[in-house]
Amino acid sequence: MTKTTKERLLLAAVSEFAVSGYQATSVRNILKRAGEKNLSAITYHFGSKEALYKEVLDFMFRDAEKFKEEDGQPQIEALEVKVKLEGIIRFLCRAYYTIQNTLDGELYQLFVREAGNPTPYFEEMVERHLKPTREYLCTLLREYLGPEVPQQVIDDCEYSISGQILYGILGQSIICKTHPERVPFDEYVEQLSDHVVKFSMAGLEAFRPEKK
Amino acid sequence: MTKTTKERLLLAAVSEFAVSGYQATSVRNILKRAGEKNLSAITYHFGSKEALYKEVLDFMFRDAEKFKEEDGQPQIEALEVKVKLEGIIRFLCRAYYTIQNTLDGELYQLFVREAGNPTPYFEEMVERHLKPTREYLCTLLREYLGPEVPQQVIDDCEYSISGQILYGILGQSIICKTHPERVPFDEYVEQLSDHVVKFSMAGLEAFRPEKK
DNA sequence: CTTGCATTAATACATATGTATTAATCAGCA
DNA sequence: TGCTGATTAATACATATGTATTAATGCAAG
Repeated sequence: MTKTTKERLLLAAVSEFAVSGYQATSVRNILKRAGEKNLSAITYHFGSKEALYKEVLDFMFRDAEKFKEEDGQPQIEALEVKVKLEGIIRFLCRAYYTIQNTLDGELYQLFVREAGNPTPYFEEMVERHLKPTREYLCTLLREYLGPEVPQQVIDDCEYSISGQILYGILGQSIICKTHPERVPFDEYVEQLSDHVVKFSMAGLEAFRPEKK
Repeated sequence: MTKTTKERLLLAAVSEFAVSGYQATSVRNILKRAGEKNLSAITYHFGSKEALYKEVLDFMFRDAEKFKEEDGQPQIEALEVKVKLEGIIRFLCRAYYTIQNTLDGELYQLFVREAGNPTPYFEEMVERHLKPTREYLCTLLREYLGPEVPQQVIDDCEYSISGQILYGILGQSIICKTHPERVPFDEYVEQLSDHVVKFSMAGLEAFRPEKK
């Protein structure tokens, strides 16, 4: 079946907002991309440009959460903490890295744009999406490093790990320019994920009170 | 002595562009911030909004290079490679972290904006500023890890280290939201720099062929 | 068929924006 | 003082943008 006008508009909006950001995107461009000649289609179906943007972000959230569920994660409950830690790091790497150059990629592009140029809705994005994973990561780090290390160390290690993971998407534009010879990111996901896991686990060694 | 109109305009432009990005910044806002009522002052002194933006970026480059010279770095030539490596990591952390919430900070804010929303001038920024430090870092990594490790490992380790460093500025908006209780970044520079150095050196241990 | 309602089309409008134009003002100097 | 060139002021203009308005169209139910 063919898509409804509202759906086409939403998809077109995702692309346009992802490419140009909120401000620089004009409703006329969205309409053009959607093949829609009705100039007030956006007002009619969504209310306003801003309301449309909000729906795009909602779409992004739902998409991100769907992604989270279908992949592993739940069944690693019973495992040893080291394996759980490696698992979550690899999981997050894959999640963020694979997502580029797909439809989801456009949504994450939006995320990057929000990070560099936050609109009022960015806070909600962080709250719903980033904060929970950060907290889970910190829990595992606490368990792994033991109760005697200060909280600051936990936070700093979370910074180091999240930094490696998120640099892949926040620094897209930098990496493209400084590594022009690099293979396309999506052919490279597994290898880089492995690397980040290995580097991170080794990095954590410097902060473990005693080795078992 | 008091600043000339052109200087005031440039400074105001730095702020406005840093806060709002290129597109969303209007020349009228720049003029207002500069306390200038002449609507064509920008056309007159710079030619156009775009030419002004280019001058702002040039200003940023000069500023960044000035910063590079005055701080350490040259005299670490003769040292052991491990010390050099630790030195450059700490140097870069300090450079990027201290720079926030200062005049330079606005310039780096601009950098973040460019990273998330590149204009045609971003390439030049990367070429002149990021690529050289990346290459220097890779040289040291090669020296530290030895000639037998594959180039891919060097690149990946550079990614891990740069990721930790740059996340501090590229992820500003995320960090502010996920760590609302965190002390202001500039009171925290030394500690976080130490951490990144420690974490990175430990991470690299996983990739050294043999320990001496 | 036709009536009612959801959608689409066509146009208008108010505003914001970058830039150009032209006139006024000022500083230095003969 | 009077003149010249640089700067500032005041206004105009063309364009782009988000939204509102009003008319046309299609379609399902009665």
